[in-house]
Amino acid sequence: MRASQLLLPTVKEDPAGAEAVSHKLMVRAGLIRQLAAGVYVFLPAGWRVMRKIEAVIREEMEAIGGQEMLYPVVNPAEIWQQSGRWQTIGEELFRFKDRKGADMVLAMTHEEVVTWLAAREIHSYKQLPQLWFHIQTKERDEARPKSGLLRVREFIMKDSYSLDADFAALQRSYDKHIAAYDRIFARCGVNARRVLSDPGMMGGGISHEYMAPSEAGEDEIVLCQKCGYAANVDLAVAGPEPAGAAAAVTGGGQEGPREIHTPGMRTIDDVAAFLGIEPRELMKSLVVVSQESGPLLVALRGDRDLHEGKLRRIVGEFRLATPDEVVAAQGVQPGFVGPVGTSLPVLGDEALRGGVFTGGANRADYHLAGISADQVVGEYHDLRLVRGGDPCPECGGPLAGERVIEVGNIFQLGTKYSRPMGATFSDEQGVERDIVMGSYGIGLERIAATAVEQHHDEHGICWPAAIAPFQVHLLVVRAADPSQAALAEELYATLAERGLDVLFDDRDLSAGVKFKDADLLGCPVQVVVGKRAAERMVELKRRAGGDRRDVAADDLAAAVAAALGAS
RNA sequence: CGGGGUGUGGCUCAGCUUGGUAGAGCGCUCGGUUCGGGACCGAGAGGUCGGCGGUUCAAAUCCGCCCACCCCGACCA
Repeated sequence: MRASQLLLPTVKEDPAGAEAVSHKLMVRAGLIRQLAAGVYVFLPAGWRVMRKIEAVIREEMEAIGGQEMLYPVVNPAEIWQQSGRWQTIGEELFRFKDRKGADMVLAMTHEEVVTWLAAREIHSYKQLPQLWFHIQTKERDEARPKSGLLRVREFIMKDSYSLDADFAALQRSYDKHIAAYDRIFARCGVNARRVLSDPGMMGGGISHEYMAPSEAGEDEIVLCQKCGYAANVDLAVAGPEPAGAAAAVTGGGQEGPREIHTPGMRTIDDVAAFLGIEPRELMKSLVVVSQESGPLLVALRGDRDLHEGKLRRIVGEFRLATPDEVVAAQGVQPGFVGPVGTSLPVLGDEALRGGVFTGGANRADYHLAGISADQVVGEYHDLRLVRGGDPCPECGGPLAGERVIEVGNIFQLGTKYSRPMGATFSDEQGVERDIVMGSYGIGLERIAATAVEQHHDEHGICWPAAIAPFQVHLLVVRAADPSQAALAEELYATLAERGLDVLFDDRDLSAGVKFKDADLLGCPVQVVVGKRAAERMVELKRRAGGDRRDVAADDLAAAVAAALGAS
């Protein structure tokens, strides 16, 4: 490809509002343009990256027996009603009516279509297992698109679906995907690890997410260096607090609580600073309203945050009480709420057990010191969000926290979809049974963006070789110089003959512009035809690391191949 | 959905507080000089100031409503 004929609109300035490095660089390098919030156009070079990622994924899916097909984006509402997701998914699902007034949806994933297909075409155990996949646009009306390609409303996903006769077979399909995913991420140069996840809207049993460490990530995981436990904090179980961790004391615990004047001190930080104690010595009291059981008081140690999912599993749907409701229930404004003397049921986090704390006095401008958790908490549960530094729930070792980008996920769906949608088969005994399913996703733009997040420097992107828009960026310093131009043309032809993807910057521009563009775009190997063209010498530079050396033109193809192998 | 912010040539932004003939840098076009790290000189083109309504002799500027986009939170795989 000749740069003179390629739409590669690089820009000097960061796009307005961009925060994530990958967002800035992908726009600046001329790979993408934003059409609407969370909706992007892929320009030629950007699309080349996507197609290379797609090719890697396709190869690895075929290698484990995947059969590629294509499912429609436009779905009739019926199948989504059958699976139940028409009801359970909220505004994230794009819905519309066709001209006849029939409800339709834009698919955000394809369990429904796959199960519909399976229900029609799979009848016998002899047809199992099946492994189906497709690579297609997905539509999700994200509440808050952000960070360039990291969180969008329209994106391309490889999703595969396994159909098996039983759970043992599902586990085999699952394991095949694990192996394939490890290879896919490795080949794409993305550092990602598999962690336990919360199945969320996909439903079903075991699931894992592939998480790529990055500051730009929106998720957080904890991992144990000692035993390898790794989980999304959405799911992570809190390990037991070390003995005595809760036992900090302010004021005597024996003789009971004692009032302290704390005028206007409403937040944990305010109170701690005012009293000269640590947040962990405080008890945080939240009033929540459960749909089923009404108002409740939830108590946590002052330095801990509530994990809403954990509370939801215990009390069902709930919301934080409004200030008016707090006053109605506790007789005091938020900020001075406490468990002593409350009429509400009190749920306490395990980290409070056995400790003595300072908490709200249920009286404006007063707190109580010396509250014994065991005397006020009705039930203890694991309610806190796990964070780095906590003990591992498996082995007690310290957990490290890490921000990550979710680049893929795998779910053991079981019969969650096959049962309601009637996808069954006859087993060896002629007994009709539900197909056991799994679903497996990988987001292509997330791989692209993550690769940029993980591989860049102050000059631009440093693409992993397998997914770079071009393998080689060939540029002539002076296109107007006949000997330089002639040698560059010759090398362009030679490299292309070797089957290499070459971007040839033949533009008659000042050298600086071309160097800057090449670094921004980030192809793994750069070849510079310059001053020494007459001697048939060129410069070879590896983008990552920046090492450069002179190479004889006749040895270039071999040198490029070697450099690519090392990238 | 709650809170905050922004919308001015293609891009990044200034101008708005205190109303009075719309600016800069980059990019683009033409001419010339340059030519190994986003060159220089000269000459140009290009904007109903997000939209609608209001106040005013006069609105980019003040007021109201709407729209879009960004950030924080909620939500989410």
